Amino acid sequence: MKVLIADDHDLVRDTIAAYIQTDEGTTVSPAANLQDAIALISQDGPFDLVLLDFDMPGMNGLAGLAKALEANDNKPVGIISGTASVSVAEAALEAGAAGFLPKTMSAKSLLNAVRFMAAGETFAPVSFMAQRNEAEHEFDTLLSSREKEVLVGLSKGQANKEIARDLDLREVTVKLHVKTLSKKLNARNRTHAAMIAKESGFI
Amino acid sequence: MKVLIADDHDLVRDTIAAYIQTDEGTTVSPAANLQDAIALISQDGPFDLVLLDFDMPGMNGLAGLAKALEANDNKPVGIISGTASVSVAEAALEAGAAGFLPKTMSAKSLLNAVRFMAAGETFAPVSFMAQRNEAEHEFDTLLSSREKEVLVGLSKGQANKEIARDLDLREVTVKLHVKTLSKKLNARNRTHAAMIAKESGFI
DNA sequence: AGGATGGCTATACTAAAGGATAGTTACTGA
DNA sequence: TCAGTAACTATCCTTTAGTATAGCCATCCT
Repeated sequence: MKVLIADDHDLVRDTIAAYIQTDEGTTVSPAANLQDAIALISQDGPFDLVLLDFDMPGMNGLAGLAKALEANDNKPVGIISGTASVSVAEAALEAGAAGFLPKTMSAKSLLNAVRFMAAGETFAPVSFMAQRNEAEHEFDTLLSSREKEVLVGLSKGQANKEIARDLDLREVTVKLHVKTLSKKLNARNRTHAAMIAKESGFI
Repeated sequence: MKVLIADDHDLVRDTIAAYIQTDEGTTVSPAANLQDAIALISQDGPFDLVLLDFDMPGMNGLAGLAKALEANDNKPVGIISGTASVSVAEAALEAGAAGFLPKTMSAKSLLNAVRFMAAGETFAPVSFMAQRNEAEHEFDTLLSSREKEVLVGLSKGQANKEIARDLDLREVTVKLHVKTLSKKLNARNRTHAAMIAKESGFI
């Protein structure tokens, strides 16, 4: 099995490469940036799996992924990242990535993930993807605590009056919160605000 | 590595067992129902991985999963199914399953998935879990085509007037559709209906 | 032909949402 | 202590949503 790994951090790249190479019959080619990776792909033909660091020179977000996919004859190309968020991972998979590997994953899992992707499956660690529930709520800073409580009520389809009762407020106050919260979220009304909250994984 | 596979279909169980056994150092114990599986687990100590058929006698939905997890000392227990839906798979993972294997997956992927789960990772085929986007829209039959168009507008936070303009209808007609569609979805109002549509993956 | 059905429209009404302005309380930081 | 700010409330008003009832028209079914 032929694998290419591209990462600008030498230590990271070489240790991962060595580890993957412990799998019998697997050869790993290293590259330090996207240009080198593309060149290697063109030269040594399509790889069974190409792994790209998301934060590497030349990547330009997911633009590099598309280039690599094209160069590799649409064979599996996966993304590695130590910093990227869940939404980036989702976007990568949407854009045709064979998988997404956070650098926090265990070495043993990495080996399995590599086999997986090389076999044509799509891989993403469920535990990582499930983070959407806790993390990444810019909402947490953007909205006040009251506004967030009201937003939860909105998402349940509650009327202002009901929300007011639940939070022990007057109805007008809830209206005010709905108005300001909608403004902050660039929502045109309560329904839109609820949808934005849902889409962002806040709910 | 010790694996237990429990499935009431003999052919399925035995072929899968044989295939997994081709992996060196792996022994597979078969069981035909949940009771036998639990007995085997108690007798032969915890397994590195237990695979349970979702539709097998004794399972009672996800109740069997909890029993098996307890018996196996909380070591990995995965669910196999040929019929279960994405929502069942999600519920299983939520309930602590080590993974979800649709019977439509390839044998090679199965082997990787087994290694994965035995290593303590959580597994679910992304391609299967992503089905929610196309399938499972009971909405398609439940709602009329007009109602679905209106529902899309709702999800964008549009006012009845705007929806009416876009669909070249009168505002009252849109109101009617919103009302009937909300009734069909058991939604209490437009916001709730939009949220239900979003949650069900309709949007 | 008759009847059921689905989609559309009209009128009329009540309830709720949305918006503006102004004022109270309480807490925080210079 | 004073200014600023966040959360809350009040009053007033306009717009929109939601409900009900009734009628029109085309289609599909038997």
